[in-house]
Amino acid sequence: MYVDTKQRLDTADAISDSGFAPRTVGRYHGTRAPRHVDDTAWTDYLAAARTRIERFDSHEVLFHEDDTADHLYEVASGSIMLYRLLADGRRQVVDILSAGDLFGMSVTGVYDCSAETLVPSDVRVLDKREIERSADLQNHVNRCLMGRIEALHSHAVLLGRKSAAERVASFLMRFVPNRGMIGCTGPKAAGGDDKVVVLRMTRQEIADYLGLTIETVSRVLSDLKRRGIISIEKNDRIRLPDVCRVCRLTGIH
Amino acid sequence: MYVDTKQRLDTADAISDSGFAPRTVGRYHGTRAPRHVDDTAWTDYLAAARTRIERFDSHEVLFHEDDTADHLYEVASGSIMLYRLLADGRRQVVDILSAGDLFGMSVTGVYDCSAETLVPSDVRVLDKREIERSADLQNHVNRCLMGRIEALHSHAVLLGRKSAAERVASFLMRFVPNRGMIGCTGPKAAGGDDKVVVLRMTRQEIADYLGLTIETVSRVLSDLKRRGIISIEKNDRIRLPDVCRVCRLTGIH
DNA sequence: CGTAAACTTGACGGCTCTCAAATATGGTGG
DNA sequence: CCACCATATTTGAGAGCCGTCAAGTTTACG
Repeated sequence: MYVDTKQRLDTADAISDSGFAPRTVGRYHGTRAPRHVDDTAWTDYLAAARTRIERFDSHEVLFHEDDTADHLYEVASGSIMLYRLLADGRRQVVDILSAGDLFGMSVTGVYDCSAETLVPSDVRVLDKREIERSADLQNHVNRCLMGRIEALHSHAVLLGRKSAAERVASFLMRFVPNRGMIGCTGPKAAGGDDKVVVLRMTRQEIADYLGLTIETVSRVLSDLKRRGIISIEKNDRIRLPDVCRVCRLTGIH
Repeated sequence: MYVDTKQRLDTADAISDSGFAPRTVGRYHGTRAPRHVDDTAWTDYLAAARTRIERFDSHEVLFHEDDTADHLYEVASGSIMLYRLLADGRRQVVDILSAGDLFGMSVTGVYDCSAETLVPSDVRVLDKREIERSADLQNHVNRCLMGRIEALHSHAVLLGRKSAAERVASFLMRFVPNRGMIGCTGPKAAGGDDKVVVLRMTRQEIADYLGLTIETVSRVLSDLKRRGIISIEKNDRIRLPDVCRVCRLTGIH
């Protein structure tokens, strides 16, 4: 029988190499080296609290799994991935956050996953005790948490029940607002139904998010290209000439 | 090639049959038929709000995906599963809740998944507007939501990166408190390290939770039995003669 | 222009799914 | 209490999707 399956690295080496993150060694440009930016431009809900904004480069780690959780974060711009690692190096990206999303909440006092920027990002940082002071802020946090839960439910369906092709199609649809979900506007009556999506993620990150390997992600994309469903303008710029067609491949309908 | 993969039902029939829930037809003893029980015995946090407790039988549906979300629920006793369905009948159980857990929160105003009892359960029901009234209650809701998010993160790792054997082992460890997670007490010094777990779920429900098929779940359990790692006393009563041994199969260590 | 990293492609194997049948379990009525 | 039936579970055989390993090829960047 085979002992530990899926997406593991050539264990001992890579682990001792960087301490984590299989096959991604070298993309970690040092951790926690933000430049202080400013204290203005607060959002509505966070206006009452004392906050600061920190700017991070691409692929910087904000915190690691098991670090003590003393801060709460809000994505001001850019995008952040949350991931967990198994002891043998398998990685699962559990969530991808964009502007307005909160993260860093913890019941245990310790972060349950690591947070890393996918692109240069501005992140608002506040002390976690701040939220207890304002009812409005608590309410806002609440709504954000519910939103994350719904996203995680969708992701569980994707990981548990969708084929590789369906996962990739669902992933592409993430970048098309108001399509493929409730309240889908459908293809615009006049004109075509095409859309260019910019992934801003490596194949490894996509694979780790979708519970696949980079080879499978690559093969599915090549297949979609061959069938004329997408065209790859740049590695992370993908044109969907017919959004509806992609949507029908997600497994949702 | 096979068209739509994984865990689908013999489509047209079963769908038109009950409207949902593949292979589970007949376990739905009618929906929304709770008996009113009492209004006392409130928990600390919900004491301030006007609530009622409803009692449900095993496998009753509390609400369906897409129902308008006007209530908030708390499990008082028993256990509830939340699941989503794909159009072709594939089901994914996204969460399993027990006493103290909240559910039914929604940002969209519509439930994002269905809720069904696994065993006879008491459920506290409150109007969702109630939570906005009390800061303490909001804080409590917050903590519950964070707990769900951490559980969903774990589940994403399981669904995305674990083998069938690891999933089943992880599932069994759910029923052993304070083991296999942070703060694991380890095997008690004196005496053995055995434990009897009562699943109170069908193989289909376990499979739909773990992102597997019923047959795979069964095969893994048979294999664990053959290797002496578990013994099956009844279909849903499983003895773990060596908890640590099961824990080492979860893929976490 | 040269090197390293990222990505693609191919060959192959295996874990898990599908389909099918046998066995066990649980509830019901005689 | 026991035969009988429907349902749940187990087991078997075979297939296929996707992972692994190992090249190529392209891209990125100094």
